[in-house]
Amino acid sequence: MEIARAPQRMTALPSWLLARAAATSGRTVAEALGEAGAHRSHYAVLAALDERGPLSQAALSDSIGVDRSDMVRLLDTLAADGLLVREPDPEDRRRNLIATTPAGRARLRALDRVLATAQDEATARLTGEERDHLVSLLRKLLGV
Amino acid sequence: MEIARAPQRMTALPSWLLARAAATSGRTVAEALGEAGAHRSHYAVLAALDERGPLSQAALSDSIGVDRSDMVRLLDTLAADGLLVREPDPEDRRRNLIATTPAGRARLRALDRVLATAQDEATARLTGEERDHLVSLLRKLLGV
DNA sequence: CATATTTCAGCGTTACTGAAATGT
DNA sequence: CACATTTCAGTAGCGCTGAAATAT
Repeated sequence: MEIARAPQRMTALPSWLLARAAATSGRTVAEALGEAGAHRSHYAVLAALDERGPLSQAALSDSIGVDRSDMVRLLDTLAADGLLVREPDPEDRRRNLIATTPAGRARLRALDRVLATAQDEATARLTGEERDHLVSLLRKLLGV
Repeated sequence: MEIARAPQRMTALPSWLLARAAATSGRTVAEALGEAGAHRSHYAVLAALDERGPLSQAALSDSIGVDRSDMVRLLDTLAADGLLVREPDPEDRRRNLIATTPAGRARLRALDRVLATAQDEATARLTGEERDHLVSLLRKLLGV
């Protein structure tokens, strides 16, 4: 994945630069989370539940961009670790309501710190101002 | 892959924004190239050979970030389409020297146009200035 | 009946690992 | 002999499809 002397045509393409930047920063993040025994999707689930309260699996999927069919096993492992609970929704018994546990919220705070460090590492070549500018440009690009 | 109401924590993470921006712009590019019967790695190979002249497979791999073991099949398909030729290097018979054909160079120019349009589409939410700024920030982030 | 949700089984692609065969 | 290059076989992870089971 190390690239030496990439073609100039490609280093001018936003899509190419985005792909490479995503790959390297993603690696940094995945490694940091891996050392903490976690995974990006774990963090996403815990963050969504913390910010929005209990959600159905479908709402969770839409919120963090994990396919509904993959959400099943993801929640299995988080529930097995005691980080969340899965209960039938009394208002609509097709649904499960997913809610974090105290352990899940503590885990989220710990992963917040892991991620903050990883972001610093991933953007080490930029100044703070540049990083902020990059973030705002990306948010505009994505419409979020 | 459509994301509704992503957690605020995540929309502030450079790594998350980069991953999503890379995914969506990558989709746009892959679709445009697909309609032209091509693939990102095809373009990368043709561009590297055009800019640097004939290269060994190992040098090509290092240049564009495609694994050496995957380069074999990639070059097979491009050679089958007559876009490049693979010849033993007389100076080191372990190596193949890969060189573009006239058809390969014509193909590259056509794909240049396809990609230019796709980049415009992928960055449609940004002004020209913003796009240039994004590119320069990403180049600095990557050190390219 | 049509629709929504959860779940499962499986696919296609990408990036990678490991090792064999050939040559320096 | 140690090393480099090409090639092949196989793996892991991700995002996705399609369909079954259950409930509205």
